[in-house]
Amino acid sequence: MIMKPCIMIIEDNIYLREELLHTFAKEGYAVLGISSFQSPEQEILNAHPDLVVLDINLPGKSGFELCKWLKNRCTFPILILTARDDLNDELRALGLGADDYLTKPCPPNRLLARVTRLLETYQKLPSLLKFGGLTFDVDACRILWKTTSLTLPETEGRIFQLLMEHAPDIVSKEYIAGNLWGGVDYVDENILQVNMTRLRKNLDKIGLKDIVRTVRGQGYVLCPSSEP
Amino acid sequence: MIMKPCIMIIEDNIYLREELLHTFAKEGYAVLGISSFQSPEQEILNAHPDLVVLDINLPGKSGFELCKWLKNRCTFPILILTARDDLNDELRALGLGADDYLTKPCPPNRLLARVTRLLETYQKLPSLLKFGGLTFDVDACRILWKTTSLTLPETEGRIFQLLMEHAPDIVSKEYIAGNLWGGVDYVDENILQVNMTRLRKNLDKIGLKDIVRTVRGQGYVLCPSSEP
DNA sequence: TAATTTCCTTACAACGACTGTAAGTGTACA
DNA sequence: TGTACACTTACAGTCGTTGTAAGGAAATTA
Repeated sequence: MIMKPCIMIIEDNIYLREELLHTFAKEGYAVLGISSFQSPEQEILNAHPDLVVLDINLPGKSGFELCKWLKNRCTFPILILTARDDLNDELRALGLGADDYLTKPCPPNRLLARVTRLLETYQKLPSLLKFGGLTFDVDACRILWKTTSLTLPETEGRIFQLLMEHAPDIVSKEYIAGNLWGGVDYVDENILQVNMTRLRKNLDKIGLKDIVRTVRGQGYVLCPSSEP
Repeated sequence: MIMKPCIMIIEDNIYLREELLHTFAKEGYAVLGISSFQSPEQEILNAHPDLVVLDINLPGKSGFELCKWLKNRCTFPILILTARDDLNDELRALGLGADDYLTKPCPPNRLLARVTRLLETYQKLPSLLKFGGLTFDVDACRILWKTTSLTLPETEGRIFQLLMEHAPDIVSKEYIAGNLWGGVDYVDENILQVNMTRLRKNLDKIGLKDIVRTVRGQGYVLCPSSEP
């Protein structure tokens, strides 16, 4: 069965939010509404949506700030939906990386068509993981950092993928081993360490020293030297 | 030196066309205006633009038809720019694969911002070659056809790439050999034939029999059984 | 029809990348 | 100082890729 994409609505007006949720739900999308504006960044990050519909006038951080912050860390499309029918706002939003800019009131058909277009376009993009200034192309097993790049062998790539997906949390050895070698009959505790050495040696090639840290007794964790 | 993207303007009103060309040229883009509406498809195909700005009301084929035709064969973004401020037209255009829909008159800043956004998004897409229902991902050396896909080894991939790039024209053996083995000292006439056999055998795996035809004394050519 | 040119096919071997095994070394912590 | 945990290096097997060699098939021409 094909999982429908998940749309997340960042809008403080509860009536409008519910209306938007309903509009998308009716079309078969999975939907999520922001629940509070305490720390919208974390809430969005944790939700892993496929697309975000974002208002500009929000309590706390503005939509502009949110848009910029998210575009530096995530790979989903952002559609701005706002009452501010102002060319300067639109230019600013697009400049910050927003993928579309629509003004309220907006016919549901129009919104749906734009969202569909964005989802179709983004589906063709390579699946990227972002964290701490690093980008990892899962399909190509390729790390992008600053102006350099590095292609990893399959095994090392899958380990690095797990570290990226769970960063900044610690990933246990058991979890990695289970994920790579079926977990059933643990080939050997050592093989993971060997691949860790290989991964670190490769990362060192492009200047990424000490990115993979060992937490004794617990596992490994990704520790970028500088946030983006 | 970095080559600026090329914008192509498909607009029959010569004054508006010149104005648009000027707008983009001033920003440093390479620009091209459609010269006639005899066979716009061929003119656009030959130009290999990075983005197309397309009007709806055109002599001959409508912008809708053009948009649909192009989206089935090309990979550049299409921005519709029309005087028809009609939601149904917009929905239709987006449904046909258009990437954006703007209405005239449109502030140059707005147009430029939208174009920039589309170019940035499309730059992240894998570089795809399309011909006759086939798609070839150059970076991944991967053929996509209907619901199947096939990853080729480097050498076969480069041969297939040359065939795709020049289709539906014949590609000479000398050209391929020159492109792959430096052309200087022709490793061996035979090695190309060996790789052709391998390529054909691989294509056969996903049901693409007789796609690569031999033209005796001239070279090879791509011959898809059915147009898309 | 026979000869010649052009193209195709198969088998083989060399090479390199990747990966797990084994054995020994280093390091933190009680 | 001892023990558990983690790291490193060398080695060998496997697999995919690629060019070489040799012979066969098909089309063209005399």
